[in-house]
Amino acid sequence: MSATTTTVDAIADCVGRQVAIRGWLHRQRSSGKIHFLTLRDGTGFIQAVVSRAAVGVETFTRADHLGQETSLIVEGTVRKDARAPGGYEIDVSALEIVGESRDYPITPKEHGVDYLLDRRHLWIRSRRQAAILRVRHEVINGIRDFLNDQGFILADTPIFTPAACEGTTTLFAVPYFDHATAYLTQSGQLYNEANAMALGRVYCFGPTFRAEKSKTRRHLTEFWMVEPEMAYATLDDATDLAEALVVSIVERVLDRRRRELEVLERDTAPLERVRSPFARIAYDEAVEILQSRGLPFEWGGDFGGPDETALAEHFDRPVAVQRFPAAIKAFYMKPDADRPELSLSVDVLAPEGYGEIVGGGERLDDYELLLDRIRQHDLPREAFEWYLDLRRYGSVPHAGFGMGVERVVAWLCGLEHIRETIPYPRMLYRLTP
RNA sequence: UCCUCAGUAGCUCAAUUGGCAGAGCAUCCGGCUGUUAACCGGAGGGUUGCUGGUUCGAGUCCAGCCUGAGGAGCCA
Repeated sequence: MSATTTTVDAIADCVGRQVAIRGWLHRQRSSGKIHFLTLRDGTGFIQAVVSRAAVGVETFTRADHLGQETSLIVEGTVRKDARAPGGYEIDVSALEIVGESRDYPITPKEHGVDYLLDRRHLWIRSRRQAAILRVRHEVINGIRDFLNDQGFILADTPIFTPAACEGTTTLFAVPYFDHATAYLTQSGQLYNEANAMALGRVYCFGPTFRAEKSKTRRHLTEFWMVEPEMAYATLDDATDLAEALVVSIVERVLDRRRRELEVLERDTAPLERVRSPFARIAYDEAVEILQSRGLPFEWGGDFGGPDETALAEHFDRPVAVQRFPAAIKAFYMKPDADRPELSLSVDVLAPEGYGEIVGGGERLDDYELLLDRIRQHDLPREAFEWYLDLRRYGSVPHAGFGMGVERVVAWLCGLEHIRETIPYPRMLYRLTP
């Protein structure tokens, strides 16, 4: 066998050579004495041309009855051809069927959402879904590389957490042997602060869980979040970092995943505009903008989906909103020294209606103030003794944020719904496959 | 939990005022040497989400339920 096994993404370097491609049959068109097989191998798609004259009657007949998603190995010569989708094709000399496929349920025609989600394990084979998952991969690696290059240490925080820190309504409870109840983490925030005191600049990156009965295009019950935290850092330091991180991810995806964005028919013009500096506005200004646009928004409230969209429309790139009312933010947010009713918090809103992608700020570093807050929020002090230790033993100003991976991917890909950004979405009424 | 919409062939949908259950794709058979979701001819394929009601007659009207979608609330 003179054929060299290769992959579709390397096909341009194989012109004129005999190669073998191992993949699956994506689509087939036949025309009498010639078959066009579109193969996919995980790295891309390529057209294989099977002519009766070249392969003989026996192989040719076999190639006429292949079901969609049949796994097969084709051997043949690579040729550049403008008529082929992708620009290259393989003149097949031999064909081996590895695994048959009959009545593949996802046909080239349209399907409904429920039908596709029930077959998510197959749906991810489609060109569009595979493109989204490649962008997701790029986003995740972009985040890791950026933070690692900036001197951040990955320090994982637990997924099983002990007490219900802020009420149990939005936490998933799981039996922990026969002596306790554990809750699936909603955020690594508190542990991150301890890690930052140990290592300076840290991040955690993993799945988080929210038992909110949200049924919208922006919510999953299980999603991935990256949370950097920095010792000796302020609100503006956290905002700077969030801005640089977002810019870096967008640049990287535009640089390395342009082909996927084309498959997704994503207009990249709005992404090209994502450069520093982002607009930074105060919550007070955001309220004015919303009211000037005629939205019934009152000072003190948190932004809903339509509010975030309206705000983002005001800017040509992501916008950072700072200093939200303390009452609508977490107990551990540090108050503004000049206006204690405000917190040193920041949200970054993505353009085009994709909403909040980053939320964070400066943390409360004073022991007495933190203790007050814990009492005000009716939280069990015992559960927070370890957290209070961080203020007993060398407390420093520190800040950080969380960024939701799926919302970023949905934005970059221009998706209607966040459910396509993760291989197996978990939603209010979706636990399978 | 609430509001709105939907459920008919494997899939996506149509079915006039309550009057014979239909099409495209998929599948199977046949044809075609440059197709791009190929095309052309033929065949098979139905508990109209479930339960009950009104009616000579219900996919269609009524009641309840189930499932899903979009949104609201909720969302460190």
